[in-house]
Amino acid sequence: MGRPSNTAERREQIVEGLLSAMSKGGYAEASVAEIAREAGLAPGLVHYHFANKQEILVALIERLVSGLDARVANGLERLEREPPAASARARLYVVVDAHVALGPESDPRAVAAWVVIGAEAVRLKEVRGLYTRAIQGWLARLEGLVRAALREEGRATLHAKRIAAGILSAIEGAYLLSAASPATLPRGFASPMLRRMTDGLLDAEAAPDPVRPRRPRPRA
Amino acid sequence: MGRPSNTAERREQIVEGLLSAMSKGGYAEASVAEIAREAGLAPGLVHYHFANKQEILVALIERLVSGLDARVANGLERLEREPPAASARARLYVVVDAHVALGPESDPRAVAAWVVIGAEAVRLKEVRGLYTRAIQGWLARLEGLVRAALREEGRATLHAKRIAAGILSAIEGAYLLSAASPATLPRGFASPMLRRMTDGLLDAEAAPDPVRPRRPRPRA
Amino acid sequence: MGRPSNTAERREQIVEGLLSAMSKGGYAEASVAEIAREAGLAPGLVHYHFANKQEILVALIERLVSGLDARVANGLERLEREPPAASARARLYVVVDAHVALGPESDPRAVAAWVVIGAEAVRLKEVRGLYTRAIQGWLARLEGLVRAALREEGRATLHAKRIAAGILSAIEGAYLLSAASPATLPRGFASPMLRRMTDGLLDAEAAPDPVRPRRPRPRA
Amino acid sequence: MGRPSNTAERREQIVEGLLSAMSKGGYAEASVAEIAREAGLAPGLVHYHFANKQEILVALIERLVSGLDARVANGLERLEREPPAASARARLYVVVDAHVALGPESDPRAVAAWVVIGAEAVRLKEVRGLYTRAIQGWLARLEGLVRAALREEGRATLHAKRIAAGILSAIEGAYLLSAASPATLPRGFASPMLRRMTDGLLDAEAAPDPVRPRRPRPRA
DNA sequence: TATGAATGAGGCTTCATTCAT
DNA sequence: CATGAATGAAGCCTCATTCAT
Repeated sequence: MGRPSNTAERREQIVEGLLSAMSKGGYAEASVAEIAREAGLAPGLVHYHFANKQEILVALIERLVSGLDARVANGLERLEREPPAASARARLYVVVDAHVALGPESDPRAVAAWVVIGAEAVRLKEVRGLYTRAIQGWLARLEGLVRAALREEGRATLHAKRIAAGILSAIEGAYLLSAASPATLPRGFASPMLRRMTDGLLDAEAAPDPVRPRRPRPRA
Repeated sequence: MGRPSNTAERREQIVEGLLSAMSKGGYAEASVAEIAREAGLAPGLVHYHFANKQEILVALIERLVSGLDARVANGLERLEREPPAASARARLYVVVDAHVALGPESDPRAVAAWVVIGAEAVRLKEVRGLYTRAIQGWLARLEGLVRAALREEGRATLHAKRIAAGILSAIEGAYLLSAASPATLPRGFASPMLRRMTDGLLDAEAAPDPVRPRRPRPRA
Repeated sequence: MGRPSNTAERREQIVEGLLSAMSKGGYAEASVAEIAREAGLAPGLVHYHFANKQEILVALIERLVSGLDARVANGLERLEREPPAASARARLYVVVDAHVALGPESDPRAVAAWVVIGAEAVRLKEVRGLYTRAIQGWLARLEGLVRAALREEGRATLHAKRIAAGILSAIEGAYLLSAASPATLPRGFASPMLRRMTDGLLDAEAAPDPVRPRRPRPRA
Repeated sequence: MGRPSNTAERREQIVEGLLSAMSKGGYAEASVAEIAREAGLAPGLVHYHFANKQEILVALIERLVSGLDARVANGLERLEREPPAASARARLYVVVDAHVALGPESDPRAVAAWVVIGAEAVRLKEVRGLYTRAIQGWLARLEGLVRAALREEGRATLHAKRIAAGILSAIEGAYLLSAASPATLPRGFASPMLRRMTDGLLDAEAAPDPVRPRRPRPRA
């Protein structure tokens, strides 16, 4: 008896409210009252569903990260469904594009929020932990794919970690610039730029056989 | 007669105080009292030398930007002093290294502060203006060098702007990751990674003559 | 469900708190903390019900003005209820007395506050606007009655506006003196003095027929 | 030895600075720094010549009062110099006009300042004392002239005090309205209005001989 | 669960006053 | 006398959090 709990829904609303508020005014500026207003709820309700403001931020980070991870998984799955087995490089492209799709190419609120979260990671231990875990997860996945691609193409894998770090830096940097300095970078520049950059980093690794012309790149 | 002004000195102290405070706790957390404490001054004095807190931030941004610009000019000058005329690509390396030297490779306070400033640019109009101006200036300089390098090497210059944007994204992204997720990226990874990335982006442009082997890269 | 609003009540309390505080120490001296103390509320609550201190002042002005207007309306109504139709001069007496009743003859807090408000009108645009509107309203009403009285008595109405301005000046001046220099003027002097003054100003206008003795003044 | 003191001059400058500042923003708003700026002096100098801010206000009040008194003395003196001995009523006119000349008809800064001083008298004991002394002095002088006029004209002097209070109220009220609600009263209305009012109040007193026509009023 | 008032700490800013030069 | 920096108290306002209804 009693009415069915709607906590999950309310939490979702509140997290969404923080996303909106934060993308406009940063975390400190996003007062609980403002979050409630964006969420269309009464102020007092926020602390019924969250113990404190930071918990909402944590939930938002988790939502953004898992949203991205889902998008990546989705992309990879779709790739695998099509007959010719995809090369590692192709899988890498897909992952990078999934990152960018969360980013400059899509929801500006999420991008701005993610940048603000990066700044909050500088000061809040818990946020830094979550942020680092996300970054490290992405880095590991990228590194795995880079390593696989290099191996597939018969190249040295010595710099796989650095290459992955470079790619992730460029992705995060593109977020930052598009949020903090909008209209400065050409719209839609990120995806082709990142592919070019990925190719450059991979192709710079010691090729398998210097005599024969470079092996053609696999389909994207 | 009268008392000699020491405003310049005091302002410098206060800006330094903000830098310290902000690199620890972000801008909102850096209270005026905290800034004064870091600067070793009485709280009231801060507002004698600055009209408000935002003005201190503005002064800090200007200091960081002009510090970097000076470093870049310095590096280029040193390069020009040595006999063999430097190639554009070599000049590009120098500029990128100068950016990184402000960054992950050096003063962590400044890096953290710059990341926080990026987040503040999301919400403060004046900060956004300064941030954008800095980014656009750096972008233009990078683009000029990229274009020069491509031209020198007989390549197409069509993508010069995108290449510059890619390099700058990677630089800013490296700042962000090193500040928000310290110890995640290998120390000292940024400089070689960026060089590799730069080379990859440049070399991917249509080469002058596909028959002959690629022209050797100029000295770094 | 939920909590019933008590804003109206609280606002009233706070306005009352400002009235008390201001009548003692002026507007600048009436700190928000002091207002809250006078109202018996927590300091933070003041800004829950009013956006800022000036808004409380605005509310107080509105209350004083509408209180006076109600008193005037009341007095006129009572006059009209009695059988013999009242002369315009009698109505004028009633209005002037209603002004004085808010003033020197009654609540000293309100008088002091009104004087302080006059001084604040010198510097605060919004206050000046409200003050001016009140003054102009009263002036218009007085002028209308003066004109009616003159016409009823067959006199020239040329100076109606000036006469009204004179009466209002004397009223406001009586407030000022009784608040700023208490115990200097004889208690209760204002009402008879103003009636005498009103009569003097009206009777000085060109009489209908210089031959016959002055027409007797209508009942008060 | 030593340079000649210029204290008097500096004090005058500072008082003038307060007059300017106060007529714009009231007493609380007139910061010492602002006063110094208006006076063209260094902030620190203010407290060399005045122990504290209130002392400047006191000096300003004294200056305004003695300025008015001088103007009154001047007017009376000029009146006495002309052959036909002036009537008391004529002297009364002169005094009232001298008041108004400080007021609405002349320097608006002084009028605004005087109104603000009236409000400060509500809260500052010393100011209230000075204000009251000035008011009482003026009241006494007016009462004396009113009494003389009534006696000269053979009327009852019973209400002399009230009449004087009425006249002074109207004068101060005209100041108040012209400062707090500028452009509401017709420019230059005060002087004729006050004369009319004075006449009305005097003429209303029991005339010497109801049979004979009213004795003509003496020259203005 | 929901509402909206209540609390009190803390932040930015102003400013009278003091003081070194 | 003059200058302008220095000090510290207070004021207004914001806000996370709590709580009565």
